[in-house]
Amino acid sequence: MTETQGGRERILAAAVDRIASDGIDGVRIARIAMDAGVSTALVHYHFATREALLGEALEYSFEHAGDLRIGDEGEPAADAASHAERLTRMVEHCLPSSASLERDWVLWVELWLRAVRHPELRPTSERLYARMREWFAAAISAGVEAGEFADCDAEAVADRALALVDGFGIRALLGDSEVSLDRARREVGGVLAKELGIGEQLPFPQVRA
Amino acid sequence: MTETQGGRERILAAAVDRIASDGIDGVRIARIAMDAGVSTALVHYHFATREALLGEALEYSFEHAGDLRIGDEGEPAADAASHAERLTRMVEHCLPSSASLERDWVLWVELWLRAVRHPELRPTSERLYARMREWFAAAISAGVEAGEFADCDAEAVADRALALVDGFGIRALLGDSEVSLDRARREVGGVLAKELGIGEQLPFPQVRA
DNA sequence: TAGTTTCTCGAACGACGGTTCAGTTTTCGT
DNA sequence: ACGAAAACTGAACCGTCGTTCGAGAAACTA
Repeated sequence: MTETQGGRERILAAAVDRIASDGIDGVRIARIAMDAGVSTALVHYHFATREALLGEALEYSFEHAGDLRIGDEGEPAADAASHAERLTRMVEHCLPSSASLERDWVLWVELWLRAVRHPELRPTSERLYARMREWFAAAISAGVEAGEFADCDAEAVADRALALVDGFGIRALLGDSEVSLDRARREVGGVLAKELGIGEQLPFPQVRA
Repeated sequence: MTETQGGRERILAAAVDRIASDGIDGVRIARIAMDAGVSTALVHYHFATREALLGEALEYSFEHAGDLRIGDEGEPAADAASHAERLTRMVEHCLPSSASLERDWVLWVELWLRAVRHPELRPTSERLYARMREWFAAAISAGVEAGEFADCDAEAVADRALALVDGFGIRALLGDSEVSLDRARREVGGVLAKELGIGEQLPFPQVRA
């Protein structure tokens, strides 16, 4: 499926990687072309302008890759033993807890910044947040209906969880000495556990003392 | 004090404004020079390289302007009637609730993104978070000691508050239709009020039904 | 196989912008 | 007032891209 795609797709993938590593403004199309193993002219054959390429690349990365496809097909948290464990894995998956997730985080912040100045990108970011919210809200509702979680406004709790993930995640991403990845887990997990009435903490394997 | 500063200072101020409006990568020194009313050559007389100028400009904006000097001298929340009201004003001051605060937010996100790739900026962002944390923690501790707030770990609550401010603030900044500025206030205020045992909500004037 | 469309390339064009330089004005200590 | 250091300027330099162009391979149709 995502194998040796010739041309267009290959270029888009290379563009996404370059955006993540060099920044959306630091990207040179010569570099993208080199990464994709094609000429710069070919890039302009497929994409009218640099701006258009970068725009499509951002859409591509958030539509096709990143946090979200997980919620659809892959669903790494589906085989969890409990709703609490499922939620725990979801939180873990939303924090910058691996190299590939850090990459997604960088792209995410890149999108934030660009959307501030380019309003046409705001629907993209809003759609992403909406999906995340639904993903979390569904997991929470399932837990509530199963009697595992206390009754609550699932969507409100989901938004709160996302805000905490963003707020602590960004500091973890920046390597803030006060907010390690583990601290971020504990903070988000602690609030969530209390709101859902399942004790003091979510069952992170890494956090267990 | 900050009046007709000739030269260097003027250039730095212009640079900060340009960074906020055009983005750190979109800044052209010709434009900065024009804004400051000087020649591009003068810019290079004061700053060896573009990179150096932008670096100093970022430091300058976070040291000299922005959220933080407030905590020291100006302290707009000092004359509050209660500790709750003081805290409320502080939260309001940390959300993108005015044009000038939106500008600070953009600079802030710009710093995040740059710090991810330029580790030498991380101490700057860490210092900023540390000051915010102390600012909030002090206000919370004061309220606790006065018997107005419930007993709690002031620093932990402060970090939680900052995370919520970041998480909801960024969505408000992006104009997310699910997270208006008012929603952000209510969410942060609600969590804080509960943690401090002062009812359901902080006394935001705008939020009062 | 001939013709047409799609895809791909190397090379060059042109603009933008950071940087440099040589010289002029201003500031300031004595 | 004068000489030197600091502040400042206009103009040119030059490297780095985005973009364009003309032509060649490959694929697809008839």
